[in-house]
Amino acid sequence: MINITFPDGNVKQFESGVTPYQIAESISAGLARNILAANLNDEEWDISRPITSDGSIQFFKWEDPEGKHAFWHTSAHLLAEALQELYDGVQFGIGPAIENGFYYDIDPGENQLTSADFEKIEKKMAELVARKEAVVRRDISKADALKFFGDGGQQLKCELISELEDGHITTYTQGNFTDLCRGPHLPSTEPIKAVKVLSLAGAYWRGDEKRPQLVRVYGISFPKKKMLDEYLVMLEEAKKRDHRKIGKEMELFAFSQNVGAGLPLWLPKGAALRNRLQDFLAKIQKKYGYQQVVTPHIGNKMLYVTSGHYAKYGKDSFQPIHTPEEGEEYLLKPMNCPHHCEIYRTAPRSYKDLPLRFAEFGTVYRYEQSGELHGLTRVRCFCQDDAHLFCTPDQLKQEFLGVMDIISYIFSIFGFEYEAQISLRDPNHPEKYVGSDENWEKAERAIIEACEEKGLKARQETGEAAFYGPKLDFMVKDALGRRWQLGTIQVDYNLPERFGLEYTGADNLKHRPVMIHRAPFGSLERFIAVLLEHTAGKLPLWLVPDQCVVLPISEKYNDYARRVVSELNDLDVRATIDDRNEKIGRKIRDNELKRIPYLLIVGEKEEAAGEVSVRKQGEGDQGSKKITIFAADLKDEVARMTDFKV
RNA sequence: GCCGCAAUAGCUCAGUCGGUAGAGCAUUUCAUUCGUAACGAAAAGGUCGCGGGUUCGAGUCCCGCUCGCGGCUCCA
Repeated sequence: MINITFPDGNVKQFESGVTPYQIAESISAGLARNILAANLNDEEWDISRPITSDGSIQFFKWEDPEGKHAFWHTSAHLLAEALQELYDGVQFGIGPAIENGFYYDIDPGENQLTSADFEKIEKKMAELVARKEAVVRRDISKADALKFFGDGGQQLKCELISELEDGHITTYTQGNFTDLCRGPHLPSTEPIKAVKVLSLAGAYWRGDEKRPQLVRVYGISFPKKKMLDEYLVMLEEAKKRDHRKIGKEMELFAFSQNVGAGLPLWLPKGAALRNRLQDFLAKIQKKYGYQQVVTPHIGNKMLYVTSGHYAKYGKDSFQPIHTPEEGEEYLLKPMNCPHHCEIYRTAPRSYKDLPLRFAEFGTVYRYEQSGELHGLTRVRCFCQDDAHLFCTPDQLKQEFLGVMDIISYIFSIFGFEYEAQISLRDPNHPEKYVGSDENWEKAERAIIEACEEKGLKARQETGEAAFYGPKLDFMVKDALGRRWQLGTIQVDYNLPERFGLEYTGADNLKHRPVMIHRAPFGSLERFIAVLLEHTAGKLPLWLVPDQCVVLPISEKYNDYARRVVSELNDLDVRATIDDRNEKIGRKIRDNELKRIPYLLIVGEKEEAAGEVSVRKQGEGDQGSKKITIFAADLKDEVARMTDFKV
């Protein structure tokens, strides 16, 4: 007999060899019906895998990420099984579960896969599910595994196996398909009731662009048909929130082939929106002791040779600008830090001057790879809400914490949920970084400690650091769940060294300041993109281009409507007019669809009383008010939203 | 940059077998002067992304480029 401990601390005895499924059955039939995966002593465990020693068990259902994970992982195998049945000579790479669904990377050999094949593949998968095949786990020796997959012509699998430790290799088999896999899996493919093959894409084998490119087949599956339908509807809805679509509808920004890829044109309403965001940030930063600076959009190439950026990115960037002068070269600035370092150097600095905080809404240019460009989230010209803080080593932590406060405050104003990520260097590839080990360790420790101090849960990723220092990034998801880095804070001991920055300490000796790079929005472009997707274009009242629109009932009241607009504008309310020769119902519909927060209807009654009839976006008629009262109420509402208590 | 897919009116899209282009919305004009989500009529609008090729003939087939979309890689 073995002792199984449950999450609530209860311990029950079972015969050795009992499976999680049987344990669940002993609790209730309902639980047994719903569990998809288990966890034994913190090890992922198939629900059909026998347990032969004491342990703590946890069950996972569809509602748990671990349950979905097993479900989709088995679905990936099912996809592979279908592909194996449909096409000869397919080689399989890897096929994991992902956040929403699963994929399988395959080398299709002679076969040509297109989206026209999706239906055929889905049908085959359903057919395989109907066979009710069990998914069977086997331990296998390295030699046997190599032979098995080698005989099957699965060279990619053999490469994976060759890197595994003998004695820890398992396979999972269903029907005629056997995959190298760690699991866990469902006991059979039977629960997979609804499958959708979503897309095809290229993906480099093992994520290495120097290796062959495979075909990645994406799919998703559900235990109920209805859930798939709901998911597909949700996807459609998400596409409607695409910032590229909304930005066009709201006349915020545009792209032109003639200007170039990845170079956004900001239209009047978009430009005004940017200005409001900048004012908002500048106001907060002023309270935190930042000083605004302005620097040129170009810089001498030597500036970037000094900073190290030229060696690292020079050949992949916009190439140097040549002047009439022989041998003189300038770069479009890809970042603001070197300029800010030069501002630091304009005067001798004392420890009494520090910290210095230079902020700039700095436009930078980066030649991003063509395939990377994506709406406003990845562009070749963007505006960083940048600042560089120069401080003594003693002040570092406090400064870092101050920046964290700004970022969390800003994200709370917009209601963004974010994930924090600490990006550390990859100790196996020191050649990718500049600076001493000692400085890197100091910087990495400072970030980790700051997060602990703030109680911020941050994922640590090695190899994600910038070449000159580690960073703390704030990631926010877009409408389709793709993660984008917005805010970033980076500790840098290296640029101060490269630029020979100094201050005089209390000891009258020269010291090296520490530098913090930080950008709460990251870039105005990306921030606006994510903001549009989060709000579906219904921007908060304080940011929205038009806060209200005046709708005259008929052309007879256009004059009064114009007086209302001008009075509101004088009161700093952003008001426009819809004086088209249309019926009021039509004007209401069109302006609701334009996402304008307040519609002000004016006719005979309003004109006589000097009032406007207020209709709130999505909420209907709110009754009528004096113009001045409406303006005051609106400004109160704005003040409540942007009550900048920092 | 790589793999795959697309590009037709301002927008969303149709266009069959290769025979010189069509709808809805938007726009303009006319009519109407209206009370809380689409009144009606008419007109105008296109070098079918660009360049080349095949063909008697190309929006349609082929090649190259550009731009865009989904991924991959990259992201100072």
